[in-house]
Amino acid sequence: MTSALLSDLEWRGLISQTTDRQALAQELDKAPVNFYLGFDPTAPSLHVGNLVVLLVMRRFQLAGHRPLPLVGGATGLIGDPSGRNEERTLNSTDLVAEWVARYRVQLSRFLDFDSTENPAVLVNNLDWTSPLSALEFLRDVGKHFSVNQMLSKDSVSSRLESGGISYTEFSYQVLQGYDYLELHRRHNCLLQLGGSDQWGNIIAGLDLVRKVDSHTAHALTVPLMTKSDGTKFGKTATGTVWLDAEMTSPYAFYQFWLNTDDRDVAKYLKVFSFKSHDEISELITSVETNPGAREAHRELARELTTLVHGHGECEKVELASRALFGQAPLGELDEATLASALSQLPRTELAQGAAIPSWVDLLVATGVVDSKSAARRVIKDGGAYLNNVKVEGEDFTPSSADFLFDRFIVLRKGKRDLAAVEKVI
RNA sequence: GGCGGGUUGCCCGAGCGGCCAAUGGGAGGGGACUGUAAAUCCCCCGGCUCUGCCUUCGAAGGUUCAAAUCCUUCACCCGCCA
Repeated sequence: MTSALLSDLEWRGLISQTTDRQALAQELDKAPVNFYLGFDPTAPSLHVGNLVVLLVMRRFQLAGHRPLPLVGGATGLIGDPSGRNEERTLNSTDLVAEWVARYRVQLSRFLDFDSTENPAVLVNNLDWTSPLSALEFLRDVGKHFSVNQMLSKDSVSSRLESGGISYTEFSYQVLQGYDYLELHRRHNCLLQLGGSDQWGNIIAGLDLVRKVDSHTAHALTVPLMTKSDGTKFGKTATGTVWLDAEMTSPYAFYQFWLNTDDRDVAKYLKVFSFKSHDEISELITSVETNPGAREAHRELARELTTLVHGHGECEKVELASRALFGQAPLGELDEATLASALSQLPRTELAQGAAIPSWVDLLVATGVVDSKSAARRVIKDGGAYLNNVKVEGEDFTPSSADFLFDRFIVLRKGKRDLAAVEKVI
């Protein structure tokens, strides 16, 4: 086996299972391979969890292979039972269509669609699924599936033991299998990537391609991302970390990576970074030798923020992070720097000349806390700061002298939850 | 279809007429330590016009001075029998 790509993925811990490794390596070495990876629209945006496998796709493209990113306009209407112990609620066709459109835009940021050699081609399984009649589907596709095998799939058998499964979701693997066949025929697709929970679905497709077209296709799955503390990757206290800047601000996105557990940072670098092995190894060493500097965390956050939100945005949030978490008192920053830093934070505006709300009300208004009770609690516990100075006293109300440059108040809850109040005309 | 058990705050799970905004654990929040990390320790954890008031214990009614706790109906879940 020679494929350098596979060795690299191996080094990064990105291979869970593959079909015949030898054969796959040969295929990849022989010529550019057309491969696909599907995303079912289950939310208005992709999230950092999707990034794992999406970046594997990118690695394949950088290695010269041709990506066929697929949005599941059809499968998203059905619902994948994999990894779920409960039936999904169906989303409306309009909603799914809207999400498909949004996924398209997001996916296009991570792959090269203009390459002359191996441009990515975006596909939607609704294109070949919707023209199909139920009868055709049952006769031409369904006939090749054995219910016995379908029942033995983890995704199905575990559901049979728990809450049961609808015929709709039971059919999911057939639909996904059919996708592989279609892509094989339309685009000579020879490889499907996916999360490790997709193995069963992918195999369904391989089998179909073999039975119907007598061709051998391949599969490669990526391990599920785990965290050292056992919680789910990609979530913060506030919820999912989305790629959409409206749903998760670039600042919050950067902070998400910056706050990575030391125990996970080496793994994340390997999985998400496009730096060379040497650079990554050096950063990993730096975590061991000088953990306080958090050089690896910073690099990780910078690279990912740049990738997802662009260089300009990344610069802004880095600057903001440095300014807001720096040693210098906030008043010593110049006005422009402070203004730019604060623009990255959740913000509340206050009309010039209007009465200044109480400290409690400001904490609520900026969304730093959920309720006035919570605000009072935080103040009582000594966790509320105005311009980086702890505020004691639940009935405090800031005065105009507290506004930096006569414009800003910086609120902080705890170590890193920041927000701003700005006077506007 | 018959009989029995269950449905409690973000999650798990006590409570079985007043002392219940409701034990305990987890998650979450704050503090100390440190590095915007982890571990550890301490504190908090429904809301509000906050020595009081309001809304919560599957849903709707009812009994009672008083209900998460009793009764009735409904919905869903789980056992045993057909």
